Amino acid sequence: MPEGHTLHRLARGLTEAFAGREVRVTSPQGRFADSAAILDGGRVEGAEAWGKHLFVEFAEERFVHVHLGLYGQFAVHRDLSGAVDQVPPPVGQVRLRLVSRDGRAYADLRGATTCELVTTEQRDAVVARSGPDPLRPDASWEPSWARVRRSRAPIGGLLMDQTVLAGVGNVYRAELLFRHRMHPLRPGQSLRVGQFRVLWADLVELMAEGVRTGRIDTVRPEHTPEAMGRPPRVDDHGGEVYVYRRAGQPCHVCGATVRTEELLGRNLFWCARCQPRFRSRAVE
DNA sequence: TAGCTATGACTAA
DNA sequence: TAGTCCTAGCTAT
Repeated sequence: MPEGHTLHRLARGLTEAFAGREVRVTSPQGRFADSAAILDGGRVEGAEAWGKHLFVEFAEERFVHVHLGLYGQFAVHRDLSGAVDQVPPPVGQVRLRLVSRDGRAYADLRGATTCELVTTEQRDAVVARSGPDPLRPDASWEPSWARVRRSRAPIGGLLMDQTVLAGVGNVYRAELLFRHRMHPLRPGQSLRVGQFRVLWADLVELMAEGVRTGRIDTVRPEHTPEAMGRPPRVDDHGGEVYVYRRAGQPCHVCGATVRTEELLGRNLFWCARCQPRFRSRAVE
């Protein structure tokens, strides 16, 4: 399930599998059929991610813009022998299928909230609407900070606002705030610049690790299951976390109960003891 | 078979 | 803020 690290990892995988190759483009489900017909037989130049948006570039400045939404997936299969029978028939609702002409790779897109053929201008417009992406090497923390410092909105909401900062989802939000002992409802404008820079730097490191491993692991070495002698986390995304989806369970660090509350339709998770509610500086 | 849930984001009011 | 859309897997009936 997709936060920014998933999309960057995917962009890399698609580039390795298809860049410079001619591909068969189809839409077994039919909902991308017209665009697929336009792209079919064309050459893939590469793929790149900006936040949670993915762009697969074809020759002649044509892009497939993909947003996976809550449960989309883009499965890339590569290093195949090239035998035709290694590419199985599509299963389920496959919106987009790419098969390299040489038969060495294929990829199936399912469940995406967006899959559309766009021009360079349209691609640029999506990027322009997005905040800086911590996973892009040229990203700067300053535009994000300019938004956060002016806002009375809670930092928990600002971190997920893709126009403030691109690529953070619910897991990284919850975990980043825990790691910095920050209450999710703390107003953006109450942060100091130094605090935000530390948050940003940590996010860059955590998400880069996510790209490397394909999972979200946020616990520090001293809090791993091995270090603490506790059972490892068992659930659908595999990583070791402090608070995400652990409501009602004891905090790994202090033992207090992990809390949850809805903010803007999404679940917050935090430890009330490790992340005390912020009070204005006058009474701090 | 129906209902619910989920790491997201859009639109209308 | 509520409603809607995208899909698959799990649980309840």
